[in-house]
Amino acid sequence: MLNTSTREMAQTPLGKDAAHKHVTPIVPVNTKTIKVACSSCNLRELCMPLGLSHEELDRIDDLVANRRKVKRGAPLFRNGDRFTSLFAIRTGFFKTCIASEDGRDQVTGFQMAGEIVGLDGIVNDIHTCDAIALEDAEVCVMPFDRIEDLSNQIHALQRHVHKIMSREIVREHGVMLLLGSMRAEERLAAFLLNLVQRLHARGFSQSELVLRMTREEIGSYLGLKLETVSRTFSKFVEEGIVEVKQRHVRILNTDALKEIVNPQVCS
Amino acid sequence: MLNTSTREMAQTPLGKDAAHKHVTPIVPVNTKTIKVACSSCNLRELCMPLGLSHEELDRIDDLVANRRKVKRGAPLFRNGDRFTSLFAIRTGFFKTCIASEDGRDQVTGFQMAGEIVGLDGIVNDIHTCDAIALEDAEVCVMPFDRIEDLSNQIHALQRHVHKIMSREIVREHGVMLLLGSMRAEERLAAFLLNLVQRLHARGFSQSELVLRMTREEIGSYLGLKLETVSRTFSKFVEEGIVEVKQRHVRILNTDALKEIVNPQVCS
DNA sequence: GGCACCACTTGATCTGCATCAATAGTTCGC
DNA sequence: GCGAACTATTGATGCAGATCAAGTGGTGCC
Repeated sequence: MLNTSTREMAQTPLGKDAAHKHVTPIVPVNTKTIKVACSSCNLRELCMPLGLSHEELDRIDDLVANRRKVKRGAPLFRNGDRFTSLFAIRTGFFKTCIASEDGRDQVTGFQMAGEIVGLDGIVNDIHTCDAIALEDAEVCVMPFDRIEDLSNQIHALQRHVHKIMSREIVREHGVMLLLGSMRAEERLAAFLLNLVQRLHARGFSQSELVLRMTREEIGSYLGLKLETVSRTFSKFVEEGIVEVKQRHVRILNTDALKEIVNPQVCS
Repeated sequence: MLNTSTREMAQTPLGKDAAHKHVTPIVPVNTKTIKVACSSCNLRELCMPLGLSHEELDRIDDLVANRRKVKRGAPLFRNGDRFTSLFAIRTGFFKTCIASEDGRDQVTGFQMAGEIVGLDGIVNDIHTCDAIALEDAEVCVMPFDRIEDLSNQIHALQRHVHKIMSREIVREHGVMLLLGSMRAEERLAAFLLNLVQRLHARGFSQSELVLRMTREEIGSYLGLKLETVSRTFSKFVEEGIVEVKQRHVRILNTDALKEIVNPQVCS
């Protein structure tokens, strides 16, 4: 059984990974006293280009105007807000969602530390979705005009910006495949595998995770109703593929999940 | 009834629009003899930034290495191809699609003249989808390293590249909303409105269009089976909203389509 | 010009997921 | 510590769209 006491541990870097270069625990930072500096940030390798010179790294520090804390449930920005900056997530977890005029809601993504939000605002200088913190969070505010200026001077930064946007486009292609052609089990399996893979890249467990979102938010993202999400979780539990205790999920059989997403026709 | 003889006319700029600045008919160009020149291209206002100086316009001409013709059914690029260039569509019509390993296929978009394809390749220097011509087409080949070089020098070009990528991200958000929360009728109505709006921006009719793709391709894009697409067309015809004769569609009641996509709860 | 193939339509039936509903567990504010 | 509100589970039922199937019309190739 999942031990409830592991809750706070579940998304803390594991001991065996502690030596891993990415996973040094993030200490709380007092924005007022400590200088913002990408060059000394633990997440640098996730959100900044690699292979910069010392001098370039120093200039990159200027990208971040300031940091901003966002309380759980609060918006980082909302549909209709003027776009000025991209945000790099330092800590916490966000969802982005759009609403159609008649009130339907669609979660378009979940974002975690090291990921960039706000790209939707570039095209018309207006945000077209809401970014809501699913847990208390802190972001680096990067004014987009500074990004554009600096990427004229630092070629690697320009490349990096292009790659980040392209990556988002490719990610959304994957979501379209999921929404357009997969069944409920396949969608949930793909979702879990994606989450755990991203968490693992940040030094967390490959098999254990804490969902920061409700069943309804998962359902919205996956194009399913919350009841279907719940039932599908239950089905996975029955089949011994995962253990689920509320938002704590332990994956017992990763291969089974992969098999569900991608049935091996010829094996 | 739709008159079959209008077929070839349906997507030719209409007489009443002929004075419109965007719609001068595109004359066939012999790549070998005529210099490629964005500065004199009819589609400039669709795919290039506005407000450039003369000198900047001249340099932009260098963006296009050459033109390339693509026969109907042939790929412009394929999943796995090395990424080197973005492509601006001069004439013709494309679909982009991704395939999951087990053979499922998802159309991720349809692209027409003035639109840019290939953005998916930037992140890993490899294309992750197929771009297939749905009719004989011609594209401008724009090597991406030239784009990056030149956008360092021409600020408006840099902005433009960012906006194009952001626009694609926002477009995909809309598709996710469609796939995640709309019913078949809503999806098809939204699809038709989107197509006709883009065609209208290019000087074509607001009410008449020729579908360049099969029912199956529409279905793949919309997350529906081809039979459902066909039935939904028939339903619209019964209701007097559209006339359909094969791939020729005339929209009789645009407001009805809008109402289907966005039911006015409070009217 | 004839035949083969493909695209499309339409009908009958099936099914996966939505919907409706009841209940229980969890969290949070006072 | 208790009640209210939120979140999740589970069951019963309904329906939109998938699937299976048959037939038609259009297109293109020899």
